[in-house]
Amino acid sequence: MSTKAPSIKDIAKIANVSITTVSFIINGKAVEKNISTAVIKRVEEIILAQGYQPNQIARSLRTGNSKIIALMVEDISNPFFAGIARLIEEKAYKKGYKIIYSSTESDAVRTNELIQLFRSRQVDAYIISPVQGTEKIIKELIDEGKPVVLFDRHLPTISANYVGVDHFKASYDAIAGFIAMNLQNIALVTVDLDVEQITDRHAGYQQALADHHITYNESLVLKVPFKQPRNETINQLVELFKVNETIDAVLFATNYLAISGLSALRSMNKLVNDSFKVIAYDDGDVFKLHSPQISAVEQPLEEIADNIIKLIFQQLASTTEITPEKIILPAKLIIR
Amino acid sequence: MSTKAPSIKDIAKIANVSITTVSFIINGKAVEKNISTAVIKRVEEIILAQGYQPNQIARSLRTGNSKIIALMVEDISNPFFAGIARLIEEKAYKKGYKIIYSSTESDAVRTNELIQLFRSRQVDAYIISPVQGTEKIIKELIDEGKPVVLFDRHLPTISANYVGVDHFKASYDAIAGFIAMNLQNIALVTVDLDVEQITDRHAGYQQALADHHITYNESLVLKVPFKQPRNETINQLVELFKVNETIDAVLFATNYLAISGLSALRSMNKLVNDSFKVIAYDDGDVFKLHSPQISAVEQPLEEIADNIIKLIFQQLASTTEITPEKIILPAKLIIR
DNA sequence: TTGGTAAACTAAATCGTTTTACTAACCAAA
DNA sequence: TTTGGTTAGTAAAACGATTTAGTTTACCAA
Repeated sequence: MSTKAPSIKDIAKIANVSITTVSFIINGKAVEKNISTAVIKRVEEIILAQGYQPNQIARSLRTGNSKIIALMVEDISNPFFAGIARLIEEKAYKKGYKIIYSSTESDAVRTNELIQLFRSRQVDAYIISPVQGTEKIIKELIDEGKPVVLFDRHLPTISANYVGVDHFKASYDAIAGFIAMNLQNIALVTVDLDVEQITDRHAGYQQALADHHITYNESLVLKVPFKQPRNETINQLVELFKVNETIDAVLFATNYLAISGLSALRSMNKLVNDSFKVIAYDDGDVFKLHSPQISAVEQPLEEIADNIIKLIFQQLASTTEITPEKIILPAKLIIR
Repeated sequence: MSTKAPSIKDIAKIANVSITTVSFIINGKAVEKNISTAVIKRVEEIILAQGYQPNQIARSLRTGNSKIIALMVEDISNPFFAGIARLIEEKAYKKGYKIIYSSTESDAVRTNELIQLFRSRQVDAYIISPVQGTEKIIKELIDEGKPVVLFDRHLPTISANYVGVDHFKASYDAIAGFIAMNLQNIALVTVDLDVEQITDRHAGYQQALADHHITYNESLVLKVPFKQPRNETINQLVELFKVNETIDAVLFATNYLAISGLSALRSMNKLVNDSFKVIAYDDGDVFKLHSPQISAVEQPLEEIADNIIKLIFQQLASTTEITPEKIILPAKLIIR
């Protein structure tokens, strides 16, 4: 049983100075506060020798901040979010911040609970891919002066920093691409969530059809229930492709739907080729290594992460309120 | 600018009782401490009305625990770890614990730093996929009485709870499977990390060859540098396959190596078929949807997560020291 | 009447920091 | 001999909880 970690008090006692003095030294205020170099040196040596680390909890209690940033996404095991998480973690770490993350499952109640929890932990800043029904509490965070950056999804009624991707355009371009290849019976497989980045993809699909004088056909749009197990989704997709034999192109609105889609096609022995094209949302190894390779809409992970971090630290640094920025990045259509 | 969150003091004042009383009520000790039901009811109502949430930081400072569990893995964006993270998060959340995670990048210095940091945050428990060079600090954690569960990787010199997979056997079986199919020139693509779960895979490969009287051929074993960019790995693999034309089977020791491998094969127009078989470590959509489908060693994610959480809460609950358990789970060889 | 006990509550110490508002010593200038 | 300005430090309050060790009142039995 090792001895407990030393506290600032222990250091002060050993150095025969006051706690205050030690605190000034730890926080680099020694010179400004007229502590003699001799004392500084002595204390620093003792700190090193004792392996003293200031207790962050006590610090947080006193200062009101925690050096923790919360990251809230739908599902951390989704490669898109896991990738973002990794990049953000990396950048935050360099500035002395830790990330505490949570999967919201796109559930407003759960998200509310989580934010309450983070709040009671004095979390310094929030990076959120939000769901509808969380507007109130997010507004409260902003009012409290906490830095908040929304990403991926956007809450129209909230004026907050936002980093997103132009899904309408990405989806529009994908469909326009299909049409240019002379494909006419284009299906959209999407999810039944009422969140902006999903509805935008739908809207882009519709607009592209309209602009090219193709009638919108409701039966070619499949809205998969969000929490449905994968097997059932695959069955639904098989059904869709069987019933609508004329389908010659499909846009999948999320990466996991595309994966279900490819599974469905495989089970039907239906090939992806020039008379049956597929575009997936969010690129990934699955699509690159598929035979034939699958075209995809690629979101710029690194840029998204960069901008999020930039906005967070911008807010963390400034005391005055800053007018929220909305950064919309272009997605990249990768035709394979 | 909303008013600040109410503190226990505010609640006490409004209810016209002492802080102590409020504290007892919050912590469910009211009955035990003989607080009258009338007071309990009144205080609870005020708490609700004020939206009071106890400050976790203050709580942590006083009680010495934080309701936070640290999860340290090599890279959170690796699907294996992201999957584990998700499952653990879910289970921990149900018990009122949050997860704070970090990617160690298999770097001992960084891991040490991170543990120091977590320690100063009074993190309650640690789930670690460790690297060599972290034995000392992990031992310290254990001595301090902090629950620690190692997983994925194991530190032979440390007696700690461990949840792992029998990589030796998985690898052995994979190779034995190849041999049973009459494949003889079997390559191993692995990573140059000196961690147990990687060296075990190598050992399993060697043993299987030996048991079947196939001479171990050094030139068929490629050890890819850990932090090497993917492109270079692909080049190395192309080289390997070109130089050793007789190779008729490959075991990839990690999921990302398998992905590089498939990319390499694709770039060479070399097909996976009966005279060139591939097995990947860690199953994933990429392998399921590849044409032809790729065989894989599947680690039982859910079981791993279950056992980790079980061990953590077992330790969190008991005050007395418990003798560490080592749980080795079997991997599943999925032949496709 | 006394004393013991149970019921209902509370004052104050404590956790480990940061920070504000001092003090004490010294020296130079008026 | 004051006055005032540095220099080098420190005492104590505060952050918001938990918890120990009480206190007070009421009630009841002997």
